[in-house]
Amino acid sequence: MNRIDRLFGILILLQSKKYTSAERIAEQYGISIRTVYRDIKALGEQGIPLSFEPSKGYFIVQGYFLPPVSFNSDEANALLLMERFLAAFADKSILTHYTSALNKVKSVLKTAQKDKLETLNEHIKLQLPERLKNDFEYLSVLQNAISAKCIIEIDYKNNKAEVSKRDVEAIGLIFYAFNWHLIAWCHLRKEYRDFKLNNIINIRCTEIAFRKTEHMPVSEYMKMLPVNF
Amino acid sequence: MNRIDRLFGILILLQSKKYTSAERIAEQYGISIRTVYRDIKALGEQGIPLSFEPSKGYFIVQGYFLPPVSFNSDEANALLLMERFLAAFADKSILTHYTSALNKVKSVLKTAQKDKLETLNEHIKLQLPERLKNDFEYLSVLQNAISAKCIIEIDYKNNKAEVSKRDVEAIGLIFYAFNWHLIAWCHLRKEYRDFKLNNIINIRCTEIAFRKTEHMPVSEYMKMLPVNF
DNA sequence: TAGGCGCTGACATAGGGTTGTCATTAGCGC
DNA sequence: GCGCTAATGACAACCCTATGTCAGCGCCTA
Repeated sequence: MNRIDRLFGILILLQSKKYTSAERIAEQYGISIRTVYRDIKALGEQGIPLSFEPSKGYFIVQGYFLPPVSFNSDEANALLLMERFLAAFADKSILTHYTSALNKVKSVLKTAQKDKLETLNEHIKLQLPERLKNDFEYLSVLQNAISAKCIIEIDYKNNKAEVSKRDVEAIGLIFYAFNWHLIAWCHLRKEYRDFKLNNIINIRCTEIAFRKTEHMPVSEYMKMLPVNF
Repeated sequence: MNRIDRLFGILILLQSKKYTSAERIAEQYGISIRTVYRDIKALGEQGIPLSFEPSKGYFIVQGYFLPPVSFNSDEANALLLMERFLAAFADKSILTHYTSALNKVKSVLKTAQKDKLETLNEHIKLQLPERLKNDFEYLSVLQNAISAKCIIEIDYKNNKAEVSKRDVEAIGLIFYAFNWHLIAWCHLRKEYRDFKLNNIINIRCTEIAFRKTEHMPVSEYMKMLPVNF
């Protein structure tokens, strides 16, 4: 990769997160730490107000340096490609939002790029197993509930097709065994439960905050799953 | 003077004035007009929204991705979610470009949104079969070759691990049986062939246009595939 | 139809830019 | 002092990039 591409990339990376560690940059661009230092220095010399916080990383001190930037063809291509997998691995709600984002992207591309994009689209095909179709549409709501830490009420159908109502505190979403699962603290059972999204019949998202103050990280729960799915 | 210094310099110049003519830039940095054009192009390729007004000069187009027009949380969430599937269903090249696109999106989000996004990221996990790891990195190149209709040379390894060189005209990419396949007209065999991307050892992309004028659409080829993969 | 303008393509060549490695320093907490 | 992390110096090798020149193209206007 070009040095210039990298410098602009790092600049955007710095703007996109609060802190960015030198190692992260090195990994992302496949370069040595030494080169990261050089790049950081170069950016500093261009007048970009960079600073460093021990054990956190680099950050941009104030204001935007770069104007909001548009996407290049490669990036647009990548976004387009992944839209194809959406139907299989996400749900309608995500599809809606993804498509709307992608439309914004397309709308700012030049005509020539748009044409390329459409051609490309016709030349890429997918054939995915039928069983992967997810026709629920809760992913988006759940994403919001998780980041807002709000209690949600769900109607859940168990193996025996019995439906029960639960108030739960969502701590994460895990995709395993080719299905989405909601991991949440169940008020009824007073323990963490694993709800398969396919079996959720309905969701209501309250505005009420979590009652339980401390929750384990989802990564902990992950460890309890059987491996090799 | 360094090219990097100059590019950032031009960027600041453009940000500081309404219009800047190519000649002014050429004079200021003591370079030829030709080089100015190249620099302008380079900035454009970084996604900086440049435009030109006859008899006035270049300027930065405001408002493309300014926050009001920008992405909302739901859209950002959706983009984030799909990044997770990349490693499994695309390859390194696509991952790179997707990540860089996502960074651009993140960089225009407000701090509060950025925080939410990072929290969310920690609460979503994936467990996918090992066999889905794609460690080739040709998808991007192939996308470009397909839309540019350029002949490519590939080193391909067949079932018996014999390596052969082929000149091919790529007509499409198909993902089936959980693998990427390049569909291309093979100059050697004079017919359409199906190259599994995992078995491609190397790719060189020439600048030479297709020799065969008419190609069948990929969708035709699709029909010949066994169903229900 | 000619001419000007903005821009792109092609090319060759010099010249320096870029990068990793290894060693070293500075600062900090214990 | 010691270990740790962040950062800087020195260096060599190598690649390849940056650049000017010249020709050509599309577009507009007169």
